[in-house]
Amino acid sequence: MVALSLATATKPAHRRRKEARPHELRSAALALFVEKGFAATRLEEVAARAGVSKGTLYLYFDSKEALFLSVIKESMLPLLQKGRDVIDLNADNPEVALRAFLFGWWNLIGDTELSGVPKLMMSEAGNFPEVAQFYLNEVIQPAKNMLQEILDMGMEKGIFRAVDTKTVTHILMAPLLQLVMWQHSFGACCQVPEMNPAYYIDSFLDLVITGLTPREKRGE
Amino acid sequence: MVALSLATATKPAHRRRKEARPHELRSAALALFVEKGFAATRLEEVAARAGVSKGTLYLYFDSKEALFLSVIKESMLPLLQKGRDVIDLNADNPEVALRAFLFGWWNLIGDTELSGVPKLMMSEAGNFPEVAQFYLNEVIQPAKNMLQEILDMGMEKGIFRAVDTKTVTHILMAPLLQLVMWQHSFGACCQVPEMNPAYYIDSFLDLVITGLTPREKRGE
Amino acid sequence: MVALSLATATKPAHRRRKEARPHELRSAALALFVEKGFAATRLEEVAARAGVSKGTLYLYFDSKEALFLSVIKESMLPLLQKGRDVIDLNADNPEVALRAFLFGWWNLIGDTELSGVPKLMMSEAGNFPEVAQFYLNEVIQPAKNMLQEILDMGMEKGIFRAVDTKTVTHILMAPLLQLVMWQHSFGACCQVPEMNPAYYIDSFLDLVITGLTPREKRGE
Amino acid sequence: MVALSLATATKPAHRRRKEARPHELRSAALALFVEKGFAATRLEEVAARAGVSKGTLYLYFDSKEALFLSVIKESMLPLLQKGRDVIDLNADNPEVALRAFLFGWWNLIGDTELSGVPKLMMSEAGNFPEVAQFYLNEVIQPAKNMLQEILDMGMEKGIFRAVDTKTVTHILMAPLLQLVMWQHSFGACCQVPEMNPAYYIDSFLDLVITGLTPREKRGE
DNA sequence: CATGAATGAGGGTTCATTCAT
DNA sequence: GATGAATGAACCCTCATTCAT
Repeated sequence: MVALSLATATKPAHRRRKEARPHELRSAALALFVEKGFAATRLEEVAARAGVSKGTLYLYFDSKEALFLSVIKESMLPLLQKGRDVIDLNADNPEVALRAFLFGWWNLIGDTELSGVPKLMMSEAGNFPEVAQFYLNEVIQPAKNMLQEILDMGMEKGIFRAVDTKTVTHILMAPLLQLVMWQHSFGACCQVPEMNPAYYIDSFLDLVITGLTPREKRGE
Repeated sequence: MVALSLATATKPAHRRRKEARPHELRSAALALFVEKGFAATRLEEVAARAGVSKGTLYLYFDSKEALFLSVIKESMLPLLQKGRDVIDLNADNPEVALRAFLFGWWNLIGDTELSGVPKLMMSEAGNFPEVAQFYLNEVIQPAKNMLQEILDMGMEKGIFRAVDTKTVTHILMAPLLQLVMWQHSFGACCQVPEMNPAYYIDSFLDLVITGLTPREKRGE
Repeated sequence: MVALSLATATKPAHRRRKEARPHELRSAALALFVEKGFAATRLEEVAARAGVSKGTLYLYFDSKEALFLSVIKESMLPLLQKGRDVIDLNADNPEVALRAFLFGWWNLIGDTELSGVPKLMMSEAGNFPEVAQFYLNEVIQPAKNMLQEILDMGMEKGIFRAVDTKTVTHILMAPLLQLVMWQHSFGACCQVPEMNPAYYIDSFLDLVITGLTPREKRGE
Repeated sequence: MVALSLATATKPAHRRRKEARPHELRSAALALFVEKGFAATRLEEVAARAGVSKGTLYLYFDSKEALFLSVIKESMLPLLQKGRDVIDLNADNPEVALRAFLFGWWNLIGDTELSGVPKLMMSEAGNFPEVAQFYLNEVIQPAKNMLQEILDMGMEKGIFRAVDTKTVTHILMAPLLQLVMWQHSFGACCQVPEMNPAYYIDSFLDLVITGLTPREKRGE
C-alpha cells in the first residue's frame, strides 16, 4: 500500500492531466493543421479536439505559431535514433538495410499520425522559413545521410552499381513521401481507388533494385 | 479573316488589357496561393500583383473560392492534349515515349509556373474536396491513363518486364511531383543544395529502367 | 460654373469624408480615453462615436496604441505657437502677460476637448513612457519655458519679486491642471458644487499676485 | 491582559500572516493600479507582488472591483482624524495651522504609498462613479472643511485677508495634488529634473501668503 | 469599367473568476 | 486555508466582400 501510494497518489489527477496536455494538444493540432492548413485551422477546434477549452491551450503554448513549432520539433526529432538502429543492425547487408530503412520509415512515420508532419512542413514552409530550415537541417538531412550511408555500403560491397548518392537518396524517398502526401490530400477527401502501402513500397523497391528492363534484354 | 485579325490587333490597349486580366489574376493568385496557402493569401495582394485594385478582382471572379477553382481548372485542362500528342508521336518506341512523357511533363508543367498547381492542390485538397475530386478525375486520372498506355505498350513489345501498371504509374510520377513540391517548399525558402532537374529526371529514368543491381549480378 | 467645379467637384464626397476621419476618430478616442482610460476603452466604441465601423478605424491608424500616440501628438503641438503669440503681444507688461497666458491656456485647452489631454497623459504615463517623454519634452517643457520667460521679464522690471522660477512655473500651472483633472474626474461623474473656472483662475491670480496677507499687515 | 498580549504575540506565524494579507494585497493593488491603471492591472500580478497565488486573493476580496473599493476606503478614512488633530493643536495660530496642515498632508499622504490614492481616484472616477462619490463625500469634503476652518479662523483674527474660502481651499490643495500626480506619472517614467517637495511646498506657501508683488509696490 | 473606402464577421489572445485538489 | 489548472467572455485586429463615386 505504501508502495502503491508512492507510485500513484503522489501525482494528483490534475497533475497527470497537465503532463499529458502538451502531447494531446500537439496531436490535435497536427491532425487539423494537416487537414486544413495552419491558417485555416482555428485554435478553438484544436482545443476542442484535445478536449479542453480555448484558453487552456495558452497555458501550454505561447501562441499559434509556438504550437506549430512544437508540433514539428517534438514529433520528429525523437525518431532519428530509430533510423540509426536500423542501419547498425543491418550493416552487413545493404539491400536488407535499404528495405528495412524504408519499411521502418513507413511503420514509424508513414503509417502513424506523424505522417502528417512532412505534408504539413511542405505546405507551410513558405510561411515559416525558420522552421523549414530547422526541419531541413535536423530531420531531412540526417535521414538522407543515413540512406546515403546504406548506398555507400552497397556500392563498396559491389551489391549496388555506382550511382550519384545525393540524387538517388532523394529519388528513394520520393515515392514514400508522395504516398503520405496522397493519403493526406486526395486520399482523405476523395473517392479514390484503394492503395496497399506495403505492396506499393515493395513494388518500388523491386523496380529500383532490378529495373524495368527484363533480365534477358539487359546488357544488350 | 484578315479583317478579323486586324480588328483584334487594333483593339485599343485597355480592351486587350481587359481580356488578359483573368489570366493575369489567375497567375498572380497561383503564385501566392502556392507560396502562402489559400487561407493566408490576401486578395488585395493578388490584385496588387496583377496590377489592379481589390475591387477589380470581383469583376472577374465571384469570390476567393471561385478564383481558386478557376486557377485549378483553367490551368491544367488545356495541357492534357499535349500528353496525348507525345504518345501518338512515339507509339513505336515505349522507352522513348516514357522519357518524352516525363520530360514533357517537366517542360510544360514542372518548369513553368504551372508547377505550383499540384503543390497547391495537394495542400488544399482537404479544404476543397469538390475541386480535388474534379482534379483527380479530370487531370490526374487522364495523365495516369496515358502513362499506363505507355507501360502497356512496352510490356506488349517485351521492352518492359511485366509490372502492376496501376502502381508503377504512381511510382513514376512520384519523383517528379516530389521535385516540384520541394522547389515550392524548401527550395523557395531555405539554404538548400542546388539540384539540376534534368539530371534528376534522367537519373530516375536510368534507375527505374535498369535498376540498382549491376549487370553482372543480375539473374543470380 | 467652371470655377465652381474646380473648387468643389474635384473632391468627391468620400474623399472629403476621408480627410476628416482622422480628426473625428482622434476626437472620439480622446473623449473616451479620458473618460474610461486607455485600457478600458473599446475601439468599437471609439468607432461608433465617430460614426464609423470598427474596421474603418484601421484604415487610419495602425493600432490602438498608434491612435493614442496620434491623439497626443496631433492635439497639442499646433497650440504652442499661440502661447508664443501671447508673450510677444504683451512683452511690455508681465502681469498682463501672465494673466493672458493662463487665460489663454484656459480658452484654448482647459475649456475645450483638449483639456482631456493632460488628464489622459498623466493617467497613462506609466503605460506609455515614450509618449510621456515626448509630451514632457515637446509640450510641457516649451510651455514652462514661456511662463518662465514671463516671470523673468517681471522680475527684471521689478514688477515681480525674486522667486525661483523653475518652482513657481510649476505652481502657477498646478491649479489650472487640477481644475481640468477635476472636471474630467469628479466633475464628470459626481454631484459636485458648480465651479466657475474664470472666477477660479481670477482668484488664483489674485492670490498669487497679492498674497493672503492683508495689505496693512505686510512688511511687519 | 498580559495573557492576552502574550496570546497575540505567540500567535503562529501563518495566523499573523493571514491577518496581514488584506493589507498586503491592498498595498500591492494600490501600487499597481496607480502605475498601470485599474483595467491594465492583472490580478495575478497583484497576488504575486503580495506573495500569494491568484486564488488566494479571492479568499479576501470578492472581485477586482471589491479590491479597488477596499483600496480606496481602507486607505484614507483612518487619516482624517490626524487632520483634525493638526487643527486642534494650532487653533490659535492660523498661519502655523495652514503650514502644519499642508505639511501634515505631505508627510502622511504625499510622501507615502497613500499618495497613489488621489491619482488613482482621479484616473478611475469615470469608471467607478459610486466610489468617486464616496471619496468626494467622505474624504475630500471633510479635508476641505478642515482647510476652510483654518481660513475662517485666519480671517476672523485678521491674519488673512477676506477671500472666497470655497475657492481658495481648492487652490491650496492644487499644487500638492499636482505634485503627487506628477510623481506618479512623469516622475515615475521619464527623465525629469529633480524636485524637492518640501522646498516646493514651502515656496508655494510663501507665494500664497505674501504674493508675487514686492513689498514696496503693494498698495499702489 | 475601375477604384478604394467602408463594413462586420471571425479568430487569436488575455485575464477575471471558479473549483478540484 | 492555499493553490493553480481550467474556463469562456471580451476585445484587438484582419480581410473577404460590397458599393458609391
